Amino acid sequence: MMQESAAARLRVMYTSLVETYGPQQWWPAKTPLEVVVGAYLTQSTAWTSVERSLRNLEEHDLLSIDGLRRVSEEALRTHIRPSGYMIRKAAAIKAFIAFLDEHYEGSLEKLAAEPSAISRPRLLALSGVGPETADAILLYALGQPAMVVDEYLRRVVTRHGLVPPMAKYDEIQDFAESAFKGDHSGSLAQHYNEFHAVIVQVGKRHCGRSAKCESCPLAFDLAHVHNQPAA
DNA sequence: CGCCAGGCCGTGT
DNA sequence: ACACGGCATGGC
Repeated sequence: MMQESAAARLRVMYTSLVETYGPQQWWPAKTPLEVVVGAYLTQSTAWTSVERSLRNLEEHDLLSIDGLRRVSEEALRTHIRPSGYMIRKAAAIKAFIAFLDEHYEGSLEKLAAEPSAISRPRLLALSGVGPETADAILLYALGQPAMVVDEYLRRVVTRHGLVPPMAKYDEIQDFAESAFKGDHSGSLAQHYNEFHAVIVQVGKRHCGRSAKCESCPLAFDLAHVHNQPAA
């Protein structure tokens, strides 16, 4: 009996999740800049808390490049307070605006025009930007095909035995991207966009620290794990 | 009340 | 190259 490849199984899970949850139209933001700010704020933080921070900035007309340029770092802290880590996050957001001003004339479009092979390392060099934040910005704010690997995706692919238990970010990213190789239906960025969106949806409901796999729409795939012959 | 959230960084091994 | 604790606040 030919074993279905791990990449093919992930592709089936993706199709199944899209049928379950439908098009998500991610990222939940009105503008690319709002995506960037949200990407910083949601680091290890519940999205409901991020929404309050974004609301605060919006109410003070600060949710724009010029708004963030003009606000003091101290004031920025108080506005993003609900999202936690306010000292670090305020400094990081300020650093991003300075980065944009220094290298891209304060324009996200100019940043987006640069190949991700150049922009990704530059983003990673910024304080407060790790691989997930960089890829979220690349994909959801700049429209580039970067697979976002969050904690939920890590749990899904390790618990289903698709990657080694201790797989690192780049390894999971390469694997997840491989599930879309040779796919000519729509753009890669669109698939990555929808993929991460449905992974977060299923993750929020079924992939806590302690797995709650009952009623998870991906439970069908666990048979692959349980049916493995004893080593 | 205790656990946890759509990570990242500095430090010690 | 890793593992580990700290970072801050609010939801459930």
